[in-house]
Amino acid sequence: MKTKPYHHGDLRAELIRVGLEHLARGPASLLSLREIARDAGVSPTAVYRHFPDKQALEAELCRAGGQQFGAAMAEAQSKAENRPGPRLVASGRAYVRFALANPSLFRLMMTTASREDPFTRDEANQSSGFLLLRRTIAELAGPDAGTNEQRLKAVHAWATVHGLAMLMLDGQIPANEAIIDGVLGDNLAL
Amino acid sequence: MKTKPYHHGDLRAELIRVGLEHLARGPASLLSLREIARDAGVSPTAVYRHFPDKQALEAELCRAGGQQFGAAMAEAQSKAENRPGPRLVASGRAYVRFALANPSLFRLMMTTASREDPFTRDEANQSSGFLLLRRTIAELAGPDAGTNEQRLKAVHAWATVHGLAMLMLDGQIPANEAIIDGVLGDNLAL
DNA sequence: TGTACATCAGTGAACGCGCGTTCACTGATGTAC
DNA sequence: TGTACATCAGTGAACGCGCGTTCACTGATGTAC
Repeated sequence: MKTKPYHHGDLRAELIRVGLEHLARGPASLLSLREIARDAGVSPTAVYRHFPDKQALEAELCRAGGQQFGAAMAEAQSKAENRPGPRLVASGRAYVRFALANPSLFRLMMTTASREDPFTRDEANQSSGFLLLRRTIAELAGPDAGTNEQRLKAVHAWATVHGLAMLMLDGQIPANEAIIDGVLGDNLAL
Repeated sequence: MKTKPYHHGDLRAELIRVGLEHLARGPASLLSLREIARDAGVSPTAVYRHFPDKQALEAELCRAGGQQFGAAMAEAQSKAENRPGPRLVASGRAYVRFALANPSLFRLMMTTASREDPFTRDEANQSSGFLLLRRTIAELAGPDAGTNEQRLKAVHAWATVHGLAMLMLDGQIPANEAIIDGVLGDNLAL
């Protein structure tokens, strides 16, 4: 008893799980609604019971990714020495590591974010990882937060970790722990 | 006289021209061999007289992009004050500006590079812009070039400009000249 | 406790689409005699 | 100078593909009486 008609359990959650699994294996450009449905053991049509269209499914994958990202960042920070400098470095390292561990998901999160309503105030959303990074950067500033100079420093730090992540994802530089540590450790302390 | 059968002029060059035009207008993921052929006023099949397949056409677009990129970098450097610091900043600015001016081409160059034979020694190839940046960074080092520390500084600078470019392309931060100048001017001088 | 019924998560067939690529071909060109 | 011919850049029809999405439907569920 308690069995649902054809599918058992929460199909919506299962579709997201399978979707993330696919992103872990291949590029986001090959992410296919039909294939996700197939792997979830369900007809393509069934997806439309849970998401209005493919784009909505992708948005949900980004949301899930954002949560994972935020959790990874938070954990890294909690393990770091409780001073702004080390915390920032720990955040940066977590940022790059997450990107390397989830290449397609990370890319999807990045490119999808720009398609969304830019002034969406749903902070639990896909950008929670970025917000965490920004908050950490803001902490570093102390009283002069909000200064123009401070904002530039924040962007600089973000650009550095993001660039490091992207160059490694694109195979332009080796995805090497020593390089990550070298760049972040020596240079990121503002 | 001198007219070719159906098409007039160098179709190969025309296809590349049209391809770059398409990249200037839309994302690389929507780049279609058929559409390029259509806009070149030629049947899809004709493309195969000049390129073995679509991937080869794309590679050629990247090569063309690499040349434009390199030229932009070189010009920016030639206009800069002839000291390592200002030249590096000028390079970085040109790097970001090229990315902003050619979003899809820049992305294609980045993601395609990793698919190629990594130890290809064709330096006139798609990475000429990167080589120029790296060379400039190397100049900065002077006698201690090749040091581990020097290499890290180079990666750091590259990551910063690249990250800045990507964040702006993805709409994560405003594509703002003031931000570019602020980040590069204050922080990039190693 | 038994029965009629609304709900709604699933089904499978079908749609139109544009893609990259292959095929056998055509017909203008320039060249060798 | 005229003619036979090889070359080869183009043609248009067709291939199989997988995609996202729509459609009318089915049948198990839980609920109201």
